[in-house]
Amino acid sequence: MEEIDRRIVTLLAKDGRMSFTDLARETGLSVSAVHQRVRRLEKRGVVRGYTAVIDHDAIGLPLTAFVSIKPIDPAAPDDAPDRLAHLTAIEACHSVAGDESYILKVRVASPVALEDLLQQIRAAANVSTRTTVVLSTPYEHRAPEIAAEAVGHPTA
Amino acid sequence: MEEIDRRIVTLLAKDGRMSFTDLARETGLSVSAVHQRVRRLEKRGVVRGYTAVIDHDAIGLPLTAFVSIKPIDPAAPDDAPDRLAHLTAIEACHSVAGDESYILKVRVASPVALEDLLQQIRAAANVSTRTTVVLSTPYEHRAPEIAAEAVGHPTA
DNA sequence: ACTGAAATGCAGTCACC
DNA sequence: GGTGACTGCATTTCAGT
Repeated sequence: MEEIDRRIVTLLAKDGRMSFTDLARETGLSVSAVHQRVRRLEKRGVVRGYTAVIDHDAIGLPLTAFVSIKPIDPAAPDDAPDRLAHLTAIEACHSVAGDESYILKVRVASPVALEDLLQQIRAAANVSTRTTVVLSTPYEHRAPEIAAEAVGHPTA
Repeated sequence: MEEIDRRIVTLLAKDGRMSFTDLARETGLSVSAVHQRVRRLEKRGVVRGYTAVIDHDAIGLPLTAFVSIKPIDPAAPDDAPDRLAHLTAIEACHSVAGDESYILKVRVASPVALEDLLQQIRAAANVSTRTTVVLSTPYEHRAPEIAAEAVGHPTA
């Protein structure tokens, strides 16, 4: 029965604006049943929201980079994510295992803007940085393949 | 005037299912004017699509990692993205500057699944891998701050 | 949990400015 | 590019099963 939730999530991952009518046709359920299920998936946090996929070239942020950071003072409390949250060029922040403590994904307008951003990151979080510039992106934001029996087990 | 397109893109990045009626109220335009602009942004490729943001814990893919790959034979033609595209655990593939050639973002169910995936990656693309496991994600998918005068200059 | 129907609101198109 | 009106379809709710 949770097979249907999987289908719904997969379909919404591919097209976040798909109508309930279309979801109903694809799943073989009535419109109101699909409606109910989508709302439940949203409430459970399985579907966390909806977003437009933006072309960063077109909005003036053609340069993507991964910035790995490491604290200058390893004894200091680690609140780097909070200290960096105000920098809107940072799209994502992942705490990672390994030599460095976080990997940031950043989007900027130009090499100079990247230089400036790196200075702000170092100053705001008291970290050293190691930057890997993205040259091109063959693919991104691909929809996940959802395992059977995976949906509907709340993790929160 | 392109200020309005910026607002529309920003609003849709935050809520990809926002109705044209709400977009019209937020921008001060009529519904049909907003409708026209959104369709134009989609056609220009500024808005590339819409997607649901999924909680990977809830769908049974709680383990995220970054996998950097390097060709075993640097002289061979580099078609790694094509050779890896069938692996649905790979969410993104970025060509990068630096010691390695690509950074992959992957989502799997467990450490064992990661081990298996790494073998598949090495076999499919004839590469060595270096893996950085994500421990937690303070934030991700943050909406970009769109620069003035950035929207409406087609890049294609 | 799903269905079907009823009411409200939205999407999409049009003629016009 | 913009508006306002119109049509049809989608969303949302609810009583019933």
